[in-house]
Amino acid sequence: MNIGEAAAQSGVPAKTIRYYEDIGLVRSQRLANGYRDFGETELSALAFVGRARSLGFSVEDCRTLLTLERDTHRHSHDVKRVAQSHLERIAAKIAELEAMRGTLEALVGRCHGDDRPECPIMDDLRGPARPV
Amino acid sequence: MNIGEAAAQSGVPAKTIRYYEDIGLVRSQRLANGYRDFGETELSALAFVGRARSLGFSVEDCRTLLTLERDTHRHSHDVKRVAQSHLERIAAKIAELEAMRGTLEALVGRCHGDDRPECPIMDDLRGPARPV
DNA sequence: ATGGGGCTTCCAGTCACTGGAAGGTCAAGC
DNA sequence: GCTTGACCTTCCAGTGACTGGAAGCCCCAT
Repeated sequence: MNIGEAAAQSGVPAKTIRYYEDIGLVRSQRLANGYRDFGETELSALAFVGRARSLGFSVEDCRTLLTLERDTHRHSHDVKRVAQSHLERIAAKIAELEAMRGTLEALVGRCHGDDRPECPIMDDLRGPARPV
Repeated sequence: MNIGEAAAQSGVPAKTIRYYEDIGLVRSQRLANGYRDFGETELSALAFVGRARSLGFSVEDCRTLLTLERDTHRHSHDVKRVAQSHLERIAAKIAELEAMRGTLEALVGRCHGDDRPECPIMDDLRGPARPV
């Protein structure tokens, strides 16, 4: 299967597949003409990475998870640990974004949004008075 | 005021201040010895950018906001529009992260986390069966 | 033989910094 | 006057995870 087909089957763009190969995350065979050739093994690794990435795992996490996936003697707590620390990063990011959203919503709500220059958003950005 | 003092006063790291100057976001005077020299005007622009960045505004948004800040004839609806579209990006990001968190929490909750290889997290990443 | 789509590599750009090297400047202390 | 150390300067490279584009080969159908 060439890269276009592998991209279609796995949902990972061809360009991204080449990038993953570059950084040694996935592999592929080569045909005599130099084209990449993906078999079932390569394809499922690719789809695995695609799903892990869609859950927000970093490429390095994907590398770890792929290794664990190939290790039939793995311990599920190793997998769980990776997932949990990823979960913590996500939770922290959400908290950070929600704090921003809270502040911004309050400011936007107080801004008249008319053609006058007065604006509580500007006041906030200018002034040193925002309760953190 | 030299860059170290400006960094301390504005909360923006010296390295970042230089970067902002590089990309034309803020300016500074120079002393005879080549050192940057920050006055009240430069300092407040710097602090303004620092606060806007801490609310998650992009550097380009900061540029727009700084221009609006300097324009005494600005319309508050222009400010509001920038803030609102930023708010939408934040809300979208939060939604995306919360979806990830939901899936991950369910998977982590079902993983025993022991020394056996069986793992619902792996099953999910491997299999094509995740309800989106 | 020609056209169009695929494939290849490599380079550059994204965003917002951040680290580090190499070197100039300044004030204090001896 | 000299050293020391803390500043400051510029420039280059790296981060993460791609993505766009150029230049050029390959294959198949007409």
